[in-house]
Amino acid sequence: MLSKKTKYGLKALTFIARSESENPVQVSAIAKSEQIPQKFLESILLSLRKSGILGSKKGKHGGYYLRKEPSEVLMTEVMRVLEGPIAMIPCVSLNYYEKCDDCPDEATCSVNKLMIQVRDNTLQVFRNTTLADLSSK
Amino acid sequence: MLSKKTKYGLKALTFIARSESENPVQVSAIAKSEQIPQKFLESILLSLRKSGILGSKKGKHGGYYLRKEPSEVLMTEVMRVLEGPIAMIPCVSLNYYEKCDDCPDEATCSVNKLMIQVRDNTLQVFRNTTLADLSSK
DNA sequence: GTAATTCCTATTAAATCGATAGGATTAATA
DNA sequence: TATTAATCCTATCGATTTAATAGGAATTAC
Repeated sequence: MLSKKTKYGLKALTFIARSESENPVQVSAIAKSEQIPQKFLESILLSLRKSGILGSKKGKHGGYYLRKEPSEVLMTEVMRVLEGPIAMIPCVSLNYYEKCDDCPDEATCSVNKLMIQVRDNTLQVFRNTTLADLSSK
Repeated sequence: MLSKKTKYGLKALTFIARSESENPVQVSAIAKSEQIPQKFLESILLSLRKSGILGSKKGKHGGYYLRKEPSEVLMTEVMRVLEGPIAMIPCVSLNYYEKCDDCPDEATCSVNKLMIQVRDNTLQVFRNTTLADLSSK
């Protein structure tokens, strides 16, 4: 299942990308428009900022803005920040590889074999989708 | 993340498919070979039997067996039983569709758009992979 | 009738998720 | 400079889910 964090995060990024104003977008505006609990959204946008996808401006008239063009924000990056590793199991993760305790041999492991395929297909989608694709109506 | 239930279930199915004997395979044998807690495995195999993928024989010399040829056991079926819906969010699920409360319009929803692509790609993998593919070493 | 097996239900411990609370910090502006 | 409005940070909580365990009922081979 997609976590609400990821769902909210994607919606928020889309909202920011669609907003054409030069000014940063406030959490309250996103929360209201997208029906997201504001405090929860705060923490999500904070993690997107810490990962470098968003920038922020504090204080009055502050808010969040994209640090790159929407067409340069890849879903691989976004999904890794919001949802974590793209692989469904660590033994097929490119960025967070971990051997399974119980698995004597990955070469003959059926789970490994299947999940590599899922990973590759999902990666292909995320590598070929940018925030610009999501934001275009 | 792939649940342990699914991981164990896939390993067990593979084990059964690889076992060439005519006799049913016992839970204890699978649990021992694959290092899976036996009681947990029991419940997993039970659900695979209830869904029609496995058959079982009770009592002494009983156990589990495949009800179809491995080449006819599609991963779509297996994954739906073990892991649940293939879609990451109900609003893009073919078999378990549900509208999001908060979403006024799926046509312009970025989450919907992205997750349809992920679903389609994952489905393609599962539709084109059978237990025979997993079992071949 | 005994042993070996699946079948069924209930319980539990731990982890994760979604959300909330409360305030510290920073910046614009009147 | 005081006020207001925004992000930033940490902690906590309740609900849900997951992974596993426990105990025994039902069934079958021998």
